Amino acid sequence: MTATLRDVARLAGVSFKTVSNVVNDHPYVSDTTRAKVQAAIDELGYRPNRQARSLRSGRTGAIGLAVPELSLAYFAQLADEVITAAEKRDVVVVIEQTGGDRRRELDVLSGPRRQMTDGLLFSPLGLSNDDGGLLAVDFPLVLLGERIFDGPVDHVTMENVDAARAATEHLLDLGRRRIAALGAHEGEVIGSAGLRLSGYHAALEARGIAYDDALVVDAGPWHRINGAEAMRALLERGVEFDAVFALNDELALGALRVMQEQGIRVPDDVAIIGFDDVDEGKYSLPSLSTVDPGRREIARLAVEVLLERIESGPEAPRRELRSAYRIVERESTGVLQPQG
Amino acid sequence: MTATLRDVARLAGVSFKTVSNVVNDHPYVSDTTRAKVQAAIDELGYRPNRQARSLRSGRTGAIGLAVPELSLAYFAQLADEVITAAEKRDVVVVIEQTGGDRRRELDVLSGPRRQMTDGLLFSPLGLSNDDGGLLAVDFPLVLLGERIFDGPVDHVTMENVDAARAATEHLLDLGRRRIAALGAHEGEVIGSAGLRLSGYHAALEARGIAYDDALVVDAGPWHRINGAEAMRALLERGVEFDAVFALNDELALGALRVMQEQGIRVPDDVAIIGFDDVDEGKYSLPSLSTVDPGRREIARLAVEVLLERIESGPEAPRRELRSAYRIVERESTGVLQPQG
DNA sequence: GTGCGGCCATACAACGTTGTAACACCGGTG
DNA sequence: CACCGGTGTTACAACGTTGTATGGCCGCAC
Repeated sequence: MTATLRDVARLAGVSFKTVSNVVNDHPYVSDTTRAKVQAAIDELGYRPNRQARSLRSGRTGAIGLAVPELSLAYFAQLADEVITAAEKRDVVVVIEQTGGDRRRELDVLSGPRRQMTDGLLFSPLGLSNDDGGLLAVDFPLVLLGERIFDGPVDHVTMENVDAARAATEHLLDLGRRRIAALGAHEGEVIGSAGLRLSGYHAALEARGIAYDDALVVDAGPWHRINGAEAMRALLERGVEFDAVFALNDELALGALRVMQEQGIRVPDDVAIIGFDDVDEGKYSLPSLSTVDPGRREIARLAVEVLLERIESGPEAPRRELRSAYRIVERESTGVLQPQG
Repeated sequence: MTATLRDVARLAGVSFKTVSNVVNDHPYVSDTTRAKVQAAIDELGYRPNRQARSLRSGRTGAIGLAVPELSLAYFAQLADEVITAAEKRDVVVVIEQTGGDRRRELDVLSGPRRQMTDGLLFSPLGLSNDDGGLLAVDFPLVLLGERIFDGPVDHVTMENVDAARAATEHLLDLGRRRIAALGAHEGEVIGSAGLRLSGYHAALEARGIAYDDALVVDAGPWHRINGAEAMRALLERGVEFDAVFALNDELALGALRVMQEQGIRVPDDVAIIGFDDVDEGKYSLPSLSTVDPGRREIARLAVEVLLERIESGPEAPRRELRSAYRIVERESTGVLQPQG
């Protein structure tokens, strides 16, 4: 069907290895043979067979990306940017979804799919700090978005604590004092929820504001619907609050919706800020203030670090990179004004 | 490093081909040898090497999915469901983004990446009807979402025309008569825009309502921002309208936002319906009525059809499948009421 | 006792590629 | 003129797997 080295060789009247040498730009091929072979290649439309190359080289030219689910806007946009960054490096991306489930996340680490890729970008959600040891795998692995202390692997992560602190301070700067936090995960310390909450605590503490347990609301997965439910729960408790820090934008948008149903004016009665800077936040009414965690930079760095790890092997020193964050002020914590 | 057939064979004291026979459940292997070999496999943790298998079999165990971009919620959710469906069939998905650009869409069809996959699910946006011939490729290809007449390939598509007609009729049933259409693509006939617009026309015609060119607004890519711009353009024209059919949900959400900025009450002054049933529509205020085009079914069918095509070769008859659609009534065309 | 057919196991080749070693050829040097 | 080093090309093996052909062994029938 498709042409092979041998076919080209036959047509050019040389050995098939010479064709291979031409294709791989080996030295010591005379200009005349090179031209002859090139002509044959063009005539037959020869393209090297990837599986054969893989078998020989042990490289697949693919990397894996394991995320909770693409339906979450943050991960869809992350995947978008990872794919774009990988394409520039001539690498394809195989996406796996874990649903944020610990078991499925562990499966991803040992599953048969690892053979299809040269390495994995992994954004875990269900793993706890105790699982750190399980990350000592024998293939190139870069962790995204989570920070598991002293883990044995490369990390590219956002400044969860500092950024959350800045978000909370932004609300404090507006004069708000009763700031609810939406989306806690009971008992979690080192996941995104735990880290962002600790930034929230730090901000309150620094300003000498008492921490009120009643203002912190647990939520399951960070979907919009859970943001809505968390807000309903908060309202039912009857606690006073004048601001909301939602641990991500989806939660914020769900909460926003419920507040509006209840006639709460945003930002007049309650200001709200999210986290992630997903596109929807620009278009909600009011538009949503948020933290831009540097998603594009994360994607770019992650691909970079993974490819370097693949290149350099397990002995190279472990790397931990953080992207720069930025508070994005929009209407939900500011003045209502027309926006794109 | 990792064990091969030969390693297992050495340990079990048989030829490596016998190990292969055990792994592949070949007949004519005695129970005793089978047990012996199995023990060796377990001891060494042997896993067949995928690239070697691919080289031998010509199959990669991967399929491609080419979409405009994952940042568009519809495609993210489609990708989610394609990956899930593929996983059940033990196939991985390699995602490529075309940006909806004709050139890049053509590249996808001939690019080197085709070698990495056994077939392609392709959701084109920039191709025109004239490009139909270019779809006569020599690898398994299933088209998604678009309908190119008499194309040479399998299709899994939604009922664009009928569903758009039903959406328009839904607005007509509410007594609306001046229905704007947002998101047209000038001159397009067979793309989603063209098809949905023709459903819009059909509905008007059936009810004997005059078609007014001023009510149809062009837009570029179906992003929220373009929906916002289209609505602004419509308002600037100063034409009267009491309803909006946005050709997809993102456009609708962008338009909704602008209407609210302008103090237009939805649905009281203007009712609006979108298309695609993306998650955000459930949580906007008001929540967005839309058409559920049967995305999950499309994903499932598409994977099914593609795998069958891969299995049965190019001679098998061409298939064209349509998913069932459903009008989803929410607040933007109905009564305001609390929703999840 | 020879021949035959069913069962089991093995040897060999092939998939298409690349690394290594070997082999010709050439001009220049001793 | 034999030798040598550099250049260009080739042969061979290997990556790990599976299909095909082959070859033993056994028991049964003639």
